[in-house]
Amino acid sequence: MSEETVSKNFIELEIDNDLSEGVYTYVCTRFPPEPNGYLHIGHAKSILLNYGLSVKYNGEFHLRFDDTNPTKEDMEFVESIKADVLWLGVNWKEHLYFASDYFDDMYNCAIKLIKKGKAYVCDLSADEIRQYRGTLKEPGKDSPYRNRSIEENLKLFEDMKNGIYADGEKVLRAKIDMASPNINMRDPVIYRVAHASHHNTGDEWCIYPMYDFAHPIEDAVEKITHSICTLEFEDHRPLYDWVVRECEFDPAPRQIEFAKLFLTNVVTGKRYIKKLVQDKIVDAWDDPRLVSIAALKRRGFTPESIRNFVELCGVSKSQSSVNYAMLEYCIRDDLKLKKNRMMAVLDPIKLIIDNYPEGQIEELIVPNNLENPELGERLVKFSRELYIEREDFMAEPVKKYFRLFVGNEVRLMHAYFVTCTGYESDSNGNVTVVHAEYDPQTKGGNCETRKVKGTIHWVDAKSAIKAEVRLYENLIVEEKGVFNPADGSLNLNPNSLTVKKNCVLEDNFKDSNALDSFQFVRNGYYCIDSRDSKPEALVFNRIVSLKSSFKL
RNA sequence: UGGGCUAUCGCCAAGCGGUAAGGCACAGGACUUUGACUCCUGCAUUCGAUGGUUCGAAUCCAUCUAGCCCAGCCA
Repeated sequence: MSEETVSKNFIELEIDNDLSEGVYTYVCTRFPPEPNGYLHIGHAKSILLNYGLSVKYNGEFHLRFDDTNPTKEDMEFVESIKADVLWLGVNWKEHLYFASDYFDDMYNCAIKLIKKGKAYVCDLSADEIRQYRGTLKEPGKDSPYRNRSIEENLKLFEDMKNGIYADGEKVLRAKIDMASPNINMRDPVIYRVAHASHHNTGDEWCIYPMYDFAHPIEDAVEKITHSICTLEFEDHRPLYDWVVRECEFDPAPRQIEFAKLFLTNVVTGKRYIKKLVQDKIVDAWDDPRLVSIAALKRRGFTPESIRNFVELCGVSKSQSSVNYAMLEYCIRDDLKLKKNRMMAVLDPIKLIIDNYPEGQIEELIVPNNLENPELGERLVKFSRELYIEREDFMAEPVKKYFRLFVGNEVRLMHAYFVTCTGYESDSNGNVTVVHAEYDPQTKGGNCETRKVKGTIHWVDAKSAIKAEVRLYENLIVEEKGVFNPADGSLNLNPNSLTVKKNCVLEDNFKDSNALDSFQFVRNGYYCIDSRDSKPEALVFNRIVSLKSSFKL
């Protein structure tokens, strides 16, 4: 039996090592979003990585909302995040937690630190603290309040908790080392006063723990073994370890960092997306031009395609930007055998088959997906007048063009061979109608005696459904970034959205579901918009365009 | 001489001292009821640079260079 040797990523190697050395006897991971926005493709990597690890090592996975800052968080986001995580196929079972549920634990840890002489209440203002902190190259200096007695600190901290002080008047700081080359270790603030109502704990607290203090405690309380986060927290790891050690947690969770997922030509990053939504550059968090999970879902991406994409990207510590083409490949790959390939015409022009009996309507049996017979067949109406794609006819054909032009025979997909006999045009020279004659012997598009080079799609004119199709290009063209650093202006692609309103579809779309996509070559994959579709005129989003080796 | 991290094909990414996996993209060709898909074929004598150790180095050592992150009472 040949074993498939999929190489392990560096995190898996670390976990293997921890397990074999007996540091841990089990594996428990977590995804800890702050509920202050919608999840995007970058979060998908973190979610899938953490969850995947728990599955591979037969361990557990927790979904935990890191809600330690009441001024930035909202329940709306909690629900959207849960929905998106679920959609990705991640099951947290009973392990749904809120950091705010541990406020008592955190408070007790703070007391413990004070009693050990490892934390003190500081009266310096935010500004003063910054000045005392020093700079990247110069050490900081001790706060004048650094050596208060344990008793005084205990009293002061209790007063902070009891609401004696206003926001910003006092903070609790860890007593570490103001001269540390790592700025995070220069007596970091671990508790601040904030008279704000919390979405979970209401007005119970007026002091809230800072991330650096709260996060290790959250992990430790939940007995997380491997706390996996992104690279920018690398400098925080000594502080993370300090908190775990000084609060005397056992077993101690271990933080491991990996590189964030960046995609070329799109906007990643919660705060950028937030700005685009706030400035009304896009309609909402699920605008299909975005790469939020909600947007990808609305546009027709499948959870499988996202999972596969993340898998393909890999995990490492080098900052990188994945080519957008890789994402497109993943959705194409996932859809091509799974979805029906129904017909639609984006830029219709009429085709009249002059030798087809007037008034006759045939119902042709056509396969839903030629490459996957399991998808079955459907009936498609065919009659004398059809719509075809404007680009599938040329009055004066260029070299190597093998679709319709006068005298040329092509196949109407799954229907008949037709030969072009002529065309009509208006006073401006625009082609309005194309004429053709069909060969009744070629029904179903089969013919044993001759071949055609071109096959084109079509829609029966009388029964056609009208539709609006939105074509999306990437929101940004330049890889440099969303914002122009020179003047702060947005660096956006003006052609990121094109709406085509006069498209026609075969009538089978009446019975389609929101996430049914269709495909036709030379155009791409499309999906019914799960949000905006209305029965009278369906709205489609293009998921991804296909490449074409023939350019007019 | 602040600290931390990273560097392998256009883009991701394996590799862990024994002579450069794979995927995306790209380019040819075959096939084809959509110029798609599928299938073949090609695509790093070289691993940021320079020295050194070694029979042997992308892998070890030294120096240098480039990029990313850190001075929130955000996470």
